[in-house]
Amino acid sequence: MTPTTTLTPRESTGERREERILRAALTEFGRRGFAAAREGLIARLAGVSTATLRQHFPTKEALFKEVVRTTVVRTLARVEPEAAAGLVGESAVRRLREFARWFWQTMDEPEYAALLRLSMGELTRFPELAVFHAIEVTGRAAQQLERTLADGVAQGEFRISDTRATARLILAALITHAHWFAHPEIYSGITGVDRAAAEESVMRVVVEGLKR
Amino acid sequence: MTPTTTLTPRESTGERREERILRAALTEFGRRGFAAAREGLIARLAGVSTATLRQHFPTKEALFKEVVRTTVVRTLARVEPEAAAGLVGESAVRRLREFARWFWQTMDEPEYAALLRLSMGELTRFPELAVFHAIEVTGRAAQQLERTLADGVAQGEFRISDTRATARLILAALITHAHWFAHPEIYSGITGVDRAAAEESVMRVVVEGLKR
Amino acid sequence: MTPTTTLTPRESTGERREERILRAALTEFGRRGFAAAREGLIARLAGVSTATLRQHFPTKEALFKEVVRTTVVRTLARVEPEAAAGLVGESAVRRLREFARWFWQTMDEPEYAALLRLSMGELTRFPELAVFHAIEVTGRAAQQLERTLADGVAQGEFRISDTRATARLILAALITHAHWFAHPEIYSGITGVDRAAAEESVMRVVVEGLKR
Amino acid sequence: MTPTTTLTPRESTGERREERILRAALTEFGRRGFAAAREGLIARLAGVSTATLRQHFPTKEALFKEVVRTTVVRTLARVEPEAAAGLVGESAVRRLREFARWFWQTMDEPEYAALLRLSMGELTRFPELAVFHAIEVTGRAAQQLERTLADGVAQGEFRISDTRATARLILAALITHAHWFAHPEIYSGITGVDRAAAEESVMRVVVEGLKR
DNA sequence: TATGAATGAGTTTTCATTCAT
DNA sequence: AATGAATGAAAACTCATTCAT
Repeated sequence: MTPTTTLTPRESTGERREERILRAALTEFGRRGFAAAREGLIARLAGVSTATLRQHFPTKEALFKEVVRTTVVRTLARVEPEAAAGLVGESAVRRLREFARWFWQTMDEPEYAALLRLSMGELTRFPELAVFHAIEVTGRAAQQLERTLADGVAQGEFRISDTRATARLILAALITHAHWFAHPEIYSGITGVDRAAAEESVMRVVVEGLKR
Repeated sequence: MTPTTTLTPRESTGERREERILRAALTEFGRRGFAAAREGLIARLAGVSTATLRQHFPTKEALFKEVVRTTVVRTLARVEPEAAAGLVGESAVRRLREFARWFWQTMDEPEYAALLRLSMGELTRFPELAVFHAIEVTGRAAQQLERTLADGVAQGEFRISDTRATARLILAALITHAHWFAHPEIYSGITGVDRAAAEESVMRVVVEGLKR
Repeated sequence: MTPTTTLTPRESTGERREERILRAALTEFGRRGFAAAREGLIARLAGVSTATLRQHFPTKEALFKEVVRTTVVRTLARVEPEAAAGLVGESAVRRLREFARWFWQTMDEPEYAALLRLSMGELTRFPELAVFHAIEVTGRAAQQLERTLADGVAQGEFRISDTRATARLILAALITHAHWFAHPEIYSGITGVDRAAAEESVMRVVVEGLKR
Repeated sequence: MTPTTTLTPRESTGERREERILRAALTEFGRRGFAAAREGLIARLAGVSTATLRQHFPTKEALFKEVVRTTVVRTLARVEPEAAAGLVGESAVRRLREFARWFWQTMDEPEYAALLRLSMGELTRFPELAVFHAIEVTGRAAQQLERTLADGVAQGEFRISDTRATARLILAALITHAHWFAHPEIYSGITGVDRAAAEESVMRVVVEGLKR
């Protein structure tokens, strides 16, 4: 059962384990929310006893906070490089579409989908985390979007009187769409069944509104 | 001692009570979500015993569903008249702004704020309700918005290639903003502290994108 | 199983139950001390579920405090009348011996034996209770003893320079003896196996020391 | 780095460690009693891991027993020399006062205070230890006291009909006073706030009762 | 021998639900 | 119909003890 690789013992127990617990916890918290999530299940998912879980995270709340923090940080690690990725110099429209695609694709991964759900549903009860998420994730995304828009204006692609508000507007729309896309069984009545088409239409409308 | 109103006994006990319970339940569910909400607290808020609560609603889940259903229905009752309200013939921009104002104002009332929160956070676990809410509330709002946009196009105010997608986009943006506005302590970093200004800038951007 | 007597339902449930719980709790706390006592056992002893126990006493600590308070109060109810009991006018020696006999007899009852044990072993961790016990039980006993000694002096039976200190001394000796008597299997090496003789010798020494 | 003392390695690791553990354990057991004491804390106090603690003492109970045994033995080591200390030939009153002073002073040291507390509160659940303590500590103290009294009688200082019972009586009083003195915040209502005065008055009363 | 990490076996606590009046 | 009281079932949490290195 235990692999015979050259992993050092330390890795196979300590950090490996916390990693597994956090992953399991994100799944469970994302699925049921903080209150309904059962630590017993998280432990089983992670392949440890509940006592072990408790030794690593002193309370359910501490575990939750750590899960969110970790996931946010991991999200950031993705945001930044992606942002930098060789699109500088590209047309702003192209970068805008790229951003949306990246955003939705990210939100599709169970991990970030869970984070999104928590950030809307539960974080109200964990204000510091909510602020952390709002600033570090939402805020950064908004800034990046704004930069793209400003570049678009500078390049003569867009005519926008208020890039900040426009970035916010677009991001807000993307967020709700991410939620809708994440639950097609519920929202297909709104978005239609063809997601690709839905994505395309959103971006077309956005671009239509930005261009002249 | 006996009230001298013309209320029938039925109303003064039965329905009155259920009404109070549902209101209390919406508050509590909205505050903590389904799992963490405590029926004992709901009962106390409503001024009845938990046994009484149970007699009216056979399970916690049934109570929750009824709460959502009732609130949705009440929301609808507001949507339609408001929609009809003498704005036909007005400029589409005016109606659009009116819609946004009405939407945010509605979402500000604790009752609908709670519904919004539940529709994002909990309804995933109550699919039928979620679908109900998506169709009856979100869907209708989208339709109404679309009608306004179409009228705007017809009146030559807007140039929009896809009114449906545009309506969805705007609604999506309004929804996220409603969430942001509902928690200024968390999102003021994004929206700024002046809510009126934030609202205005959103609508200006929207109109800017729709007009030619 | 349920008796068919004329007990009102209220009595057979509410107050009766708390009474039974408190009695069971005193037994268990007295036997094992606060930390080792198990509420599950208390509940079983009292013939209720642990949930019921919890409904009546919100925490283990609250239960403990109530147990001590109740027992102290019940002890007081015994001290006073007993004190008053028709010994006024009797010889002080007689009353002194009576006091000792009453004290030890009381301490023999499992209930008060438990209280004594708790007052020495656990109350350090519950300071308010300890103070309460020290003042209401020990303090009162000391006062009563002092009164008897003073009367003895007034009646010319005793020659005592400091009745207060003397009362304290005697009470202190009685308390330790109560502890010894309560555990003959441990302390018979000190007190001897014949308790009656031990009691008698203690009192003889006391009287010898007081008289001239 | 390596100490230059002549300590053998054995002493510097093994015994040193056990010693530290036992000391820490006495503190913790004394503070909270057997059941509530946490080995984790003992280990931390002693500067070792819980696993190490366990390696030295196979169970919590074994640790506790060893703690008590060790402390009792150490107490004895103090009793005897002190007893022998050049007071032979002194006045019995003097020796009596000396005994009391020594007793209370000893009981004041955290170490013995803890032992006293345990001997009253917990030892009931550890009968062999209780007997051991009763015989080796209490019993010896009683014997020594009795010897002093007998000497006093022989020297014509005291008139006592039953030196054994009298010794027991005095010792019993001293024990309870030690408990009272150990917790002035609880018992100052009984003993008064001036401890020196309280001690003095006790001994004056004792001597008054013994003399003629 | 020492220890970081894991866990079994328990404990208190919570709460929706039921019952008897 | 309303409710005070009781409880089953489940949850989080604790800690002495064990294991692997």
